[in-house]
Formats: sequence, structure tokens, C-alpha cells
Amino acid sequence: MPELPEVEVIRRGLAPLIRGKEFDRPRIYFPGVVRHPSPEKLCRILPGRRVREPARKGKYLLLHLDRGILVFHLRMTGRLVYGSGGLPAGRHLHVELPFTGGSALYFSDMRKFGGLWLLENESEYPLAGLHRLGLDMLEEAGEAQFVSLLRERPRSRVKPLLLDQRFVCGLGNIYTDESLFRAGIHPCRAAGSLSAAEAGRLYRAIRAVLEDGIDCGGTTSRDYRDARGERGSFQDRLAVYGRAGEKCRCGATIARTVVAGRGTYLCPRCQVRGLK
DNA sequence: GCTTACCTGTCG
DNA sequence: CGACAGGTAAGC
Repeated sequence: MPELPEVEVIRRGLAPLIRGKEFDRPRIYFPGVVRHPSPEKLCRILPGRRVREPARKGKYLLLHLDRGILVFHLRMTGRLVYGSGGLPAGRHLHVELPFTGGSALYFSDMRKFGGLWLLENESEYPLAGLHRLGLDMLEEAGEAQFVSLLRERPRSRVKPLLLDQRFVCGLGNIYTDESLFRAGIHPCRAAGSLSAAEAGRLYRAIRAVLEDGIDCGGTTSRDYRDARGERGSFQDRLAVYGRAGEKCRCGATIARTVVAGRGTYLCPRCQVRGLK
């Protein structure tokens, strides 16, 4: 999906477009993506509520309303696009959330993995799985905190750990591989085997990669679009992800393996597997 | 840990 | 046709 940078770009793009706007009655074309409350109840209780401010935690987008929180998760192929000139063409439009005045938010998702929730307050976070999230890698996790979290999971391999949203949140497959490459760390290293210097380097690499991703408007490998339907450009800056067979800067050939059940790209020379 | 499942599409 | 795709939950 959209990982942290893509969701953040959507959040930033959406904020000036929808702040203060009042929802009208939703139109639901595929009820399965409305996770809570029931689609019927959502249609009944959303109208009249106003957007206060869009926020983000990990890969979740949270629209804080004057009453309640409208939460989105885009998973792999979800899109959340704002439109004011009628319906943007697309075969996989599942929910249309009109504002009074004619503009609307359009939620579409080819693979139907994504979803949305209307929560009345933070006590309902568990309904959306929001209670399980670890510290957000951009907003919450500091370097010392991150390093000490790694120390609590010495036996875990570092890539699966970074992908675990309960450990820290926001990283997905692309930005994890890019971060590990920048830090020069093999994805299968045990967290406990990282030196203090390596752990600090990893933290700073993650932050830098996420910020670069945001600055580029996110990564559009295929489906991702921002709040206005535009593509990102970080795909042009990826050092290893999706580049198996190409040359690394060091001259070695970028490899693809499988770690944690995910396609994993790395430079076998820059990212040496640690002993043990 | 791993595999499978969810769903639709693209690529070789 | 099979392999794979930005994510995650569930079941060994």
C-alpha cells in the first residue's frame, strides 16, 4: 500500500481541501469496505458532521471530525481522492463521501483490502486495530527509544521487526528495504546483533528515507495516487527495491530474496549478513 | 517463524 | 498458465 510517506502526502494534500467541510449523505457501491458501523448506519449518522483536521498514525489516515473520527486504511491498492468536478472515472470506486457544496472524497480500491471506519471516540480505536500500533516512525519514535526497542527484541530479524506495525508503525516493504540498504544492514540480521552505531545509523536511515519519500510525493510503483489523483516520483529514486539484476553503486548486482514472506531487495556487498 | 487467505490485476 | 504485487489477520 501506501506506506507512511504516501499516507502523509495524502494527509497534507487533503488538509486544505477538506478542513471545515460538512459531510452529506455517503453513496456506497461496495459495502464490504465499510468496516464500522454498518453501511446503513454510516449513511444515517455521517451527514452534518464537519472535518476538523486530518491526522495520520502509521499507515492509517484519521479525519478528526467535530464529532468522531473517520478512519481510512488503504492497504495495497486503496486510493482516497478529493474531487470537486464530478466523479473521477474508475472501475473500483466503492464509497463516495460528498460534502455539502458539491465536492467529495472518493474511496476506491482494486483489491478491496482497504477499509474505513467511523469511530465516535478514541475508546473505539480497537475496532480499527489502531490500539495495537507501535510508535510512529516519523512523529513518535526518537533515536534512543528506537534503539532500546531493538534491544528488547534481540532474536528477531530486523526486517520482519520493522514491518511489524506493533513494533513501530509506518514502514512497509519498499521503505524497509531502502532503509536497510542506506544503513548497510542485511535484512536477516538479528536485532540483537546490531552494534550501537548500526542501530543509530538504521534509525537515521529510516527517517531520511521516509522524509525523502514525502518530499517526492510518495512512490507510485503502480496504483498509488495522492489526494488530487497525482502520482509520486520516489520510484525514480529507489536504490534497491524492484531493481534485482541491476548494478548497485558499488558495482555488485542487486539481489532479490524472500524474507518474512515478502520480496526483499538488497545489495549483497553493501549489506553483509552479520555473523551468527 | 511460516503459510494461507483476502481480491484483482499485470507480466513473463 | 503461474508468479507476483505497496498489507495484514489468522491458523499452525
